[in-house]
Amino acid sequence: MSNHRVILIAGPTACGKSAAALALGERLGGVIINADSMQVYSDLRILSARPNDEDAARVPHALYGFVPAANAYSVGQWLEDVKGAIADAGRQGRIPIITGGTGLYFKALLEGLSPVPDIPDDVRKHWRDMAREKGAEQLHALLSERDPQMAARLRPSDPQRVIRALEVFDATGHSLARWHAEPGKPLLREEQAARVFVEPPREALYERIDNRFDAMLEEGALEEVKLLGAQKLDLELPVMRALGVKPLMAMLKGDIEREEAIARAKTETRRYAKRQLTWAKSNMIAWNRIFVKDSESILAKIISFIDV
RNA sequence: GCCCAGGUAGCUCAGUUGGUAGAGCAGCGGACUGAAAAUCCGCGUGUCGGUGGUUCGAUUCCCCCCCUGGGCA
Repeated sequence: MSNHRVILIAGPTACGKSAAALALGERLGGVIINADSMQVYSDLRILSARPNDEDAARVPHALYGFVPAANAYSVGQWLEDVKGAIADAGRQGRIPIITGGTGLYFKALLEGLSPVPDIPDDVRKHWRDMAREKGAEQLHALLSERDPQMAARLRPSDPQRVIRALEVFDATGHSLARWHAEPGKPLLREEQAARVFVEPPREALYERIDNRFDAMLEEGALEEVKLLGAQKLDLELPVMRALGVKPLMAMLKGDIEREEAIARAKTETRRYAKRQLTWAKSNMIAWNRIFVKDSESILAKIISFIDV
């Protein structure tokens, strides 16, 4: 009864899912596939908590650190890539263990994305520039003229979604609302995937986050950020928004003290973890939740949920 | 031991000429369809150090006690 073709392990940042995936991968002869929007970038190994070479030597890893920092990766590209990665695993006779903290990626995997056409780069750039020039309020006003339906759904204070609505309308001539009304095609059916969500108690999670950031600094996170900064990339690129990048850059510039930078990085990471938990509450309802602290018992629980 | 200053939200503090109190930070709750570690929305969470007194009513005024910081011995 080989029901589960793949294993999905999600959970808030620093919950211990990577260690569990690694142990599971060793035991099952699997391949670990990344479902984290930041661990795809090559330039932030330490700060994104991406698995290191030692981990990769234990179990094959896929979709980690393969995108240059200058690129803006997306859920759509990930869906393409993960499709390939799952197929590769099948050819190698390895069980795909997809793990990461990006809830939207898992949602896309299980529900698909609406078939919105690719938006040309110049169109995307145009609206991003426009957003910077005009400001959020005026941008929303422009959307109201073109696409009242989306304008009504979005707050003027939410530039990211307003930009998306504008670029889609501009490039396709149709409202994003209309595109979204078209269902996506799931890559996996739910019964093909063992789904587990690892959730430590809030307090323990926050402590792990704090400790992990200290460890990242010891490992050389500051140097990593310095190298990233030297690339003089557009500050709006996804990598530049990775947790900890902004405070550490501010510290390197001398704008804030080391202690302040560390405190900010930890705070934004805790908030991110909270958002991940909120997402899971309404988007990962059917997942098997694992409330444990140590990775050994996480592994045992995961195994109990798998049907291989 | 004496003299000052202070004890109010998790932290740093403001305030109430007596009608049970608010800011920042932290935190909590929520939204989420192609840059999602993003972007956005909402919420004070409190024995006002303790006890007694005055008062219709005390966190506020008075007594005593406890704690913290500084000064003098």
